[in-house]
Amino acid sequence: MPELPEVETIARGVDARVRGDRIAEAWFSSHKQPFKTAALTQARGLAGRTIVSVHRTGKHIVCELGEAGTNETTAQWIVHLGMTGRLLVTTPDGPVAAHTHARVSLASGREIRFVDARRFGRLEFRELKKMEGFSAAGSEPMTIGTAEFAELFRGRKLAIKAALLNQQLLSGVGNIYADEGLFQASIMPRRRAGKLTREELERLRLALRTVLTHAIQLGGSSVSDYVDADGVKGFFQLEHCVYQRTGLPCRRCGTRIKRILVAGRGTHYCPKCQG
DNA sequence: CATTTCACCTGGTGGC
DNA sequence: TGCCACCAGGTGAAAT
Repeated sequence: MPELPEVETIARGVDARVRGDRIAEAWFSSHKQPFKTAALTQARGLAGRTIVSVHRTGKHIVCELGEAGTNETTAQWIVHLGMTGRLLVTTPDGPVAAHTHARVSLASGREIRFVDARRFGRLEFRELKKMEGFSAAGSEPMTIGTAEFAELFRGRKLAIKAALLNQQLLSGVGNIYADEGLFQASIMPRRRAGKLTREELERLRLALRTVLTHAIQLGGSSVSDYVDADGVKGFFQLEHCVYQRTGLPCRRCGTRIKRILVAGRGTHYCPKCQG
């Protein structure tokens, strides 16, 4: 599943290839599901605009769009990959994959494609006018400080794993990195968020930062069908300590990794290291 | 308000 | 070999 490291990898790849390019025209599929903004509105909004830059906020890829000749952002195209979404930069003559929902052709001859079998992804177009730009609801796990991090969980009764997945609190952490971060911090996923000690919270904050940074360096985790903007897989799945390692020996102590359900999500942990 | 559950989707898997 | 029930999980709406 695309989470912060995967989305960051894709955003960087797309930015490197299309920054400064001009959108010639855009085509969208006729499904209703992946479109937060009506397809026609998006097609009209994108056409003719310049791509100022592409970056990540939480799990969202934000394309800053402007007018020819200026660097000012006048609109944004926001892509959320959901579970199976892919954002690819290709040539227009390549075969069109099944479940392609958007094709954005550029003046350079390149084409941006959004492919999403499950259609859990979201495509949104925003005119900025006097409105402020898009910002994710939760805090950025890569840069959040000690006090602010602790404050997110104070008094909360839900499981820490569930709290980490809540994008209103932290944005960018999904099932993989919640499990990996909790393992790295030696915290049992079912612990009540509000009951964690100051030391445990700080361990968790640093563990998340470490795991996410390492994952970005390796181009993300390719489980299910994640690939970057060039269609290339990441390598962080090879470094996973617990995620999808049910029954395998813990890399730290050899105990078999267990899988339980927390907040309706498959959750992997080491009963000894995180006991 | 906080928290939990469910619907949205399709491809892959395992059982028969 | 083929069929089908079931599972995966990000998110937002509905329920508790």
